[in-house]
Amino acid sequence: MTLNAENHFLSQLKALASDIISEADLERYLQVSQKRKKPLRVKFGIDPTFTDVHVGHCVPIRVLRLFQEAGHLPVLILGDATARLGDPTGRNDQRPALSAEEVEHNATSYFTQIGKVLDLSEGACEIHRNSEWFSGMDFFEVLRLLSESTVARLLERDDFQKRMEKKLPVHLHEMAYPLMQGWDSVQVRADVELGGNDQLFNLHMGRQLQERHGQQPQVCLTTPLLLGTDGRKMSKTYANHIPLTASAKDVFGKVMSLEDDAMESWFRLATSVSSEEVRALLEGHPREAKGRLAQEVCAWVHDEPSAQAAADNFVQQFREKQLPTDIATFTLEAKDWPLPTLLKELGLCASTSEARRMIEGGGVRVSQNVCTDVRFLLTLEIGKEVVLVQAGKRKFAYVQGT
RNA sequence: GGGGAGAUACCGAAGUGGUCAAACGGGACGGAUUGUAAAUCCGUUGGCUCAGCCUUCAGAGGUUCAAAUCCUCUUCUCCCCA
Repeated sequence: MTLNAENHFLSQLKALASDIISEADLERYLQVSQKRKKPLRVKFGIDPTFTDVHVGHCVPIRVLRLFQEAGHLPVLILGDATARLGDPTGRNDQRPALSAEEVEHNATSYFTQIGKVLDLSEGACEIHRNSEWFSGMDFFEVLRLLSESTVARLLERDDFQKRMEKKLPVHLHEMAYPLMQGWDSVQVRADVELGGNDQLFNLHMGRQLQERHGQQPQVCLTTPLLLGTDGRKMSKTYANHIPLTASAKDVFGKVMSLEDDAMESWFRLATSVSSEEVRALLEGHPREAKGRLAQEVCAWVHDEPSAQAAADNFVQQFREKQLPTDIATFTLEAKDWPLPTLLKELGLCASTSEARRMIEGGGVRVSQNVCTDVRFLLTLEIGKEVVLVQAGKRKFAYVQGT
């Protein structure tokens, strides 16, 4: 890498980072790596506790890709050992411990999703499960690991402190969590570890453990958390996340529902649009700016053509109030259907009660006409034309009798 | 081991015998409006064969005409003392 390219790489990293511990180390490691023609080992860990990887997780993954493109080696840690403990992070409900099968299932789904953003092929990256080293540990080895830190040190963790203040439970095994994560770093001899900025404490632990075990301490690089559709941090528990599995249309729509104020950080963290261009966009019409943002994110999660299609579709459906082009057709028994039952049957509403409320609120249309009669009967006959049923602005279905 | 406090709907949080399917806030959904599934305003927010009925306030019993509310036991959490 030339000096210029290296500077460019560094500034790209810095643009995405919220903390780099420490920049000096990072620069030094990069130089050494180049001199010895030895790629840096860049660690990123995820626990397969649920199936959806969302756009928020992807900020560190984007950084990881930057490293990969610069010739370094991503080292992915799948926290299958940690996941099976059932870590009740930050909440007082006990997440049920996952079975080996569930972990396996989630892991597969994770890699398919991450594969969209990162090159996971042989040689391009390294993948480990932390059960590789944790499942063989006996109790005394566990104790030895626990002895590597102190209660006071662990209690410094922001998340623990907040929960203590709020008088929420902090379980003992959670205290072991940072140590386990740190131990991963020792095992894979990480040069750099990435994570969201809520991970800083855990990343520090890796540094500490590595030094205690005679390794050079990893650089900790954290990224800001992407905000969800409601302005809080993106998290599945807030249901404000954009899953990577969401359809192009959905990704587009969800980005469009971000608050205007969130656009700047989204552009920076989730797209590669240059800062000059972002500035220009933000000075222009917010709708256009957000449309561009949505298209960028969409193209990144899916691809260019589907992003374009989603954009066109959005304009047609919401600005020009046209019908979407991909309305599914359902075939139901030919008879008189009470409207609420029909809406539930078509999956447009979760329950007949919800359907009733929506009907009363004027959110339901049959053949383009608003229907506020809860007792409306829709007659389906064999061979008759399909009927368009709409619930809210986003849910449509065609029905016909059989 | 001793003492005290607590567990409420998606989340947070009121409610301490009937007027409670349960205030309020957030989220979500719907409507109006628009610049977009932004913002703002209004409405809805357990289920059903829906003017009625059924199941909910950690779990199991009990008292009562009537319990989220009172009693007993169980489970879990927090705080103080040891």
